[in-house]
Amino acid sequence: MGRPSKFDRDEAVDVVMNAIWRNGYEASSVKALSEQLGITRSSFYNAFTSREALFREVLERYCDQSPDKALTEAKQGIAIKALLTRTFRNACKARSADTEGRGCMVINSVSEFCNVHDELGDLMEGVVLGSLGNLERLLHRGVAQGEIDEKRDIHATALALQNLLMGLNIMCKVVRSEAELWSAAETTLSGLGLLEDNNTRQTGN
Amino acid sequence: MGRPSKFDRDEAVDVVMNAIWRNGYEASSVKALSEQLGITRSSFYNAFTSREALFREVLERYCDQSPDKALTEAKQGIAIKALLTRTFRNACKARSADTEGRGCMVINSVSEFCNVHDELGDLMEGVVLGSLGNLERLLHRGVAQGEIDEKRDIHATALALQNLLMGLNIMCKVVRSEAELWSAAETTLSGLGLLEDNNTRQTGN
DNA sequence: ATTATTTTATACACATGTGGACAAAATAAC
DNA sequence: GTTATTTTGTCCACATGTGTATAAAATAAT
Repeated sequence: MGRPSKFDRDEAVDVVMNAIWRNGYEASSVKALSEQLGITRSSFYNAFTSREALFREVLERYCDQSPDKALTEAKQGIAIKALLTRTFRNACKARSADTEGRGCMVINSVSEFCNVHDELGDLMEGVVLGSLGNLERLLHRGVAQGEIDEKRDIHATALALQNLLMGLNIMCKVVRSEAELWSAAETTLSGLGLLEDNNTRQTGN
Repeated sequence: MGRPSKFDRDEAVDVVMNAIWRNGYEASSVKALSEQLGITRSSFYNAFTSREALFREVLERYCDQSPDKALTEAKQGIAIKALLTRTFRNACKARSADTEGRGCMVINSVSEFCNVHDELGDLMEGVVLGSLGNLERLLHRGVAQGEIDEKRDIHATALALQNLLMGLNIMCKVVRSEAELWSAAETTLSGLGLLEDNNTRQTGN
């Protein structure tokens, strides 16, 4: 019931996600976003309450299609090194495939918000710490599965991996070739003894 | 000759650097910056021509005090691994010492400008590619000095190091402890065989 | 057909932001 | 003391941006 909406709310979230991904949050004013959506600010506020509320929705949408989503959905018993290798490989592919070179929306937002914007800063911090905690959990599983040396410092390794991921997600704005991006990731992963090479299967634990 | 300036131009560049470092470029309007400086926009434009021109000046000032400046000023014959280890160590120290957690102004600006803003995007891209090229040159020197294995893929290693540096400079906005930051860097450097450990001097080339 | 509901449209009252024009003030040199 | 020079201060004419209030339009249910 009620007057039918002029626009598709779901599509709108996608449009806004792509706009913020490219231009950042503050650069995406309610006025500009509304104009892009072909609606009035009145309809915008009615549908999304506030820009900040919409951003939270956009962030969830973004995370749902992020290349590193695979890391949080890893099934029990899966080979960890192979998962890491595959995921970083896909991240390099996805970042370089973006013709607009927008990088990662999470990283862009961390840069924009952390230690600057109260609520959204904490939100982004939570996303990063969540990813870091997840990496640590995965590595522990790797140890339990006998895939990773139990003497290894898991927290330090998780930090190194999180750093690798964040590095790729900002470096990709400048280094646009998939080969070079992967070259950086492969070299680092290999150094960490976490690369699952398809050709030379090395069981160096 | 002429009417004396109300403010210290040099100090002003510092104030603006710190403002942009924290809040970003677009968030630092000419109006806001002028008010912070206690001058009118009129004086602002008179002294700095434009916000963009001032940003270029600010960027130079920033690079002059950046923790990785040591990498571009390395004297001939210096030990490369030790230089890298020391510089990354200092970067971790500097980033965690910033009570405001602003991260790195270059990285923040890469995130804000690259592939979005024509002129400033290219400017930031140049800074990153310059750093990458410099790392590659340093590694070549390391090979020439017999410090680094000549069979090593230097371009890939330089990319991995640049990625490590950029990762630290964004991760530091969330991971605020020096120990954890260094833990990520140390683990990665060690994996790359580029860590110069003070205690266990390992000549693994 | 009336009613309740929801969305849309328009207007208000601001605050912020831009860049330039022009006059006034403060100095150095003559 | 006049002149040339440079910086300030003020005003203009806009464009962009915010959030809210209020009315109008379009539907579903009764």
